[in-house]
Amino acid sequence: MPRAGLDPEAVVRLALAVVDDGGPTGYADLTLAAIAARAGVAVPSLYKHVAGLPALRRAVAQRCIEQLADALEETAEGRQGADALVALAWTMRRFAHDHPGRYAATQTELLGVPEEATELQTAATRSVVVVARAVGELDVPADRHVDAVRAVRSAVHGFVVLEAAGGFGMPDDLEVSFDYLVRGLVGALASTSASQRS
Amino acid sequence: MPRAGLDPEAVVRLALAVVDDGGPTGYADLTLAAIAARAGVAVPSLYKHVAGLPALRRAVAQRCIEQLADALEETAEGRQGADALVALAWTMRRFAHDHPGRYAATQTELLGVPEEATELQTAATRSVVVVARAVGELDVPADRHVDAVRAVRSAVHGFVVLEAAGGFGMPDDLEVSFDYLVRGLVGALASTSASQRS
DNA sequence: CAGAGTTGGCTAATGGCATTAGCTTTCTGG
DNA sequence: CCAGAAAGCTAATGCCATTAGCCAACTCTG
Repeated sequence: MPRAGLDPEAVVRLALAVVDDGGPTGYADLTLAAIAARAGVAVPSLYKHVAGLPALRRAVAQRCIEQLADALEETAEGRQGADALVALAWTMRRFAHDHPGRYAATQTELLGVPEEATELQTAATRSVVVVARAVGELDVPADRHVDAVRAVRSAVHGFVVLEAAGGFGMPDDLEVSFDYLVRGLVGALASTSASQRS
Repeated sequence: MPRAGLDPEAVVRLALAVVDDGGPTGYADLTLAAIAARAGVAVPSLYKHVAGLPALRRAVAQRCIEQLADALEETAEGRQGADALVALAWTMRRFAHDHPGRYAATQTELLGVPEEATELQTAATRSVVVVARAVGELDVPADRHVDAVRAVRSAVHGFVVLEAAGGFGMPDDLEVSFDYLVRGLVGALASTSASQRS
């Protein structure tokens, strides 16, 4: 019987395929058995390439986080301030639509033992930095900068998560609602200049 | 050997205890084995009272969704408009802090087969209605009402989720950031009166 | 108060999953 | 060509959910 020619990279790629095929719950349903089946290999064979399911999940999450960061950085390219922020928001939402399983992967796995989660944390930082730069180009006071970045991330992430979870029951157009959210948010940030610290 | 005196209600209550003891991942880690251990009963005995793990999870989620709705309704009592909205946001966050496992339960389980998810959907509607009423007391144009409610839910939920997931790396005070988010949001809604439909 | 029937518990068995151990086969480098 | 590393395999273990079938304990009625 010929060999399958697996290696750690190939296993992660197969795992991503499983995630992609699983829709919004693809990451939650990620299983060594599914990967092995797709690879045409017995389950224990995978242990020659990965340390176990938790480690594999972390590797998959890392890829997804980095892919999202790539998309965000590319979006920010050549844009500034409010313009960039709006575009970033839409990129995030598009990513979640195009790769629901991968988006779910970026959410989970953030907490956990410091030794294991550190690489994920730093990978996630890239996305935050992109948003932070755009926020920095608005006239938000310096001592509000972190708050503003958190506000943007919260609003966009919250919308995307609720949308993915089917949390919006009304039939009204979600594109319009998202546009409203993003516009209102960016507008609110722009007018924080003369704000007071609580 | 005396009987344990279980019934469906008792099983759900034990399940909630397991969820509460499990911290943020308490709901994800909810298991029949854990419930049975806590009840001092063999695992299959639980099937005399519940249809299976998925049904139990749904029942637990329902409780949590209703508990949150209760808290929100109580908060809205005697408050109006922006005031109510701010209070509701803080209640949601407090609920997530006080019962992280239960808050997680309110997130999941929303999608799923229509026949099974319907009761959850309607339970979740109660919370949305409370928010919608408060938004209605602001001077948001009628055709923006749904968008505004979605914005509020997104922002608050997003913040709470990111916070719970450890997604905010900066050491800056989260209370302050949440205050900033909520204030900015409500402010933005209030000034939407003369807005344009995209 | 007795016994029938219902009900709630049990053990045993099955199947899916992850993981470990240990064996065998294939590739590769000298 | 052949020795050893690498990559696959089967077997076994353990945890979980679920189903089947058994038995004991309540309950209710005559």
